[in-house]
Amino acid sequence: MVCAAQTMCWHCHLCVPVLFSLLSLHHPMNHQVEEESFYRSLDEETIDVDCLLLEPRSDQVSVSGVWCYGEDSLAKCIKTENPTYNLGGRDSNINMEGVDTTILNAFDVFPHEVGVENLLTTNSSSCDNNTLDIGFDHGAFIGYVSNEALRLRSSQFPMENSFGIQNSLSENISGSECQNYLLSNGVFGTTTYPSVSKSLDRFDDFSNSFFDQETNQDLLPPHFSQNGLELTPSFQDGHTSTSSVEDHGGVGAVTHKRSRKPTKRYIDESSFESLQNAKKRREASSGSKAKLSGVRHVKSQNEVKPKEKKPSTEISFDKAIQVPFISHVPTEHQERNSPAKVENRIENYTSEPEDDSETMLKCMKSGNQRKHHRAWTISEVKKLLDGVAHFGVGKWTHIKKSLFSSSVHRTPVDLKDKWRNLLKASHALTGSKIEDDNKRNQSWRPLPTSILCRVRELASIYPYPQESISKISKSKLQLAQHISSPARVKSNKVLV
DNA sequence: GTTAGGG
DNA sequence: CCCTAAC
Repeated sequence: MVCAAQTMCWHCHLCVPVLFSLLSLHHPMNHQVEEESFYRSLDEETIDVDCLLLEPRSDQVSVSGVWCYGEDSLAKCIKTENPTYNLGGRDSNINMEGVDTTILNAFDVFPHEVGVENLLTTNSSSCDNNTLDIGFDHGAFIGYVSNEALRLRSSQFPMENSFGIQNSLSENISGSECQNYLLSNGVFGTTTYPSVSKSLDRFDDFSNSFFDQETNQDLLPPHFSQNGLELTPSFQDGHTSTSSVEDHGGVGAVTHKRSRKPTKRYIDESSFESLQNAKKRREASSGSKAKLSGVRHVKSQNEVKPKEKKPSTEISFDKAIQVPFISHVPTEHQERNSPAKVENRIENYTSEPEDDSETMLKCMKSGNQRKHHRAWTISEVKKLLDGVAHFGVGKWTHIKKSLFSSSVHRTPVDLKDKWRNLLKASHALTGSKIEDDNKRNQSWRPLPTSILCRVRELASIYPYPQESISKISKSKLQLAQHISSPARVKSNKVLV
């Protein structure tokens, strides 16, 4: 079932020789390898297919080459109407010329400013079952299956479909911010047949790349392609295939993923109406809190105004970017970095460099953006514990002022939240079963047990207000019970 | 303004 | 980390 290195699997097209080491995939069906016809088709065409045999060496190029298959092969694919598509939105440099429209069913967007030159294309009518997975050593990855193929196969194979061009070379691509990868509104690419899914395990990174590590959310909002791209009318109007996947209902996994509810932030950013509604809600719920709602109201207005100024195309492009990637563009964020900021970051218990990742915060434009997540370092945790030990639980402003005065980004609320999380973690450590479960589900980084033990000690000394109240009430109840039943009091005394 | 707690 | 209620 494994293609030989010199063999081209005609149906799955996975055995491009140079990529064989990466993709030893084979179509699950026991079809004959049409090696001969493949090479014949290549010979008949004048297109240089050297790229098929060459491993891309340039770090600057993630996709460069021609993969063409189908009985009608290259000419038909390349010569198709020669439309021009601008797929990357306003700032995109990507123009695809002469790309078969079928591929645009799958390609909604490409890595930002990544050269996509001679694109894989296919004639879907002749390639009823095709999967082409191309993995570069640097991580550029294309998967594609035609909609036609999906229609034919979706009823036969439970498939997990996703289409991705993933570029792991963000640091190597000049000017690339790797904004987003692509697509999708029922368009997809990688078809993982049951028998090949194992081989695709190597590309976990690719699939993971579709999720924001922080928010654990799909980077691809459901209506990403519709709102986020600038497409020529011929594409938007002429192809209904973008809905074909969902229409045929063959890809539950994909539809499930893509139908995920957008985050609140996404909604807020993408929908002017929701902004208005939010304002209304806030106003409606303001009640006696007029002052608070007033503040929010101003915030909302600040949010809205820039949107109004934007041209529609820009808005659509912005909509497409839910979570911008790290950009090392210098920003004004230094405002939050006081010069005197001397923070001990030696003891990072995370690999997060803390290279002032607030760059990320500011690259997300101004306005009411969420504060960038900054992982707590061990030194910070220790400081917090010291503060709790010194001032007690709940004296967050004291702790902040005395111990975190240099940490501008740590507010008293942050300290409180961290303490709460530490309590959770320390409690989780107590029970062995819980501990196991947490190890499985542990999304947070492991804390040293010494710290957790200290947290528990402090928690016992300075119980959280709620807990103290509950404990007090419980103890009072117990006392009451004991009082009500003298026998138990006696026994209690004996025990004590 | 500060804190607790839900999300 | 945000938001809001409560103080």
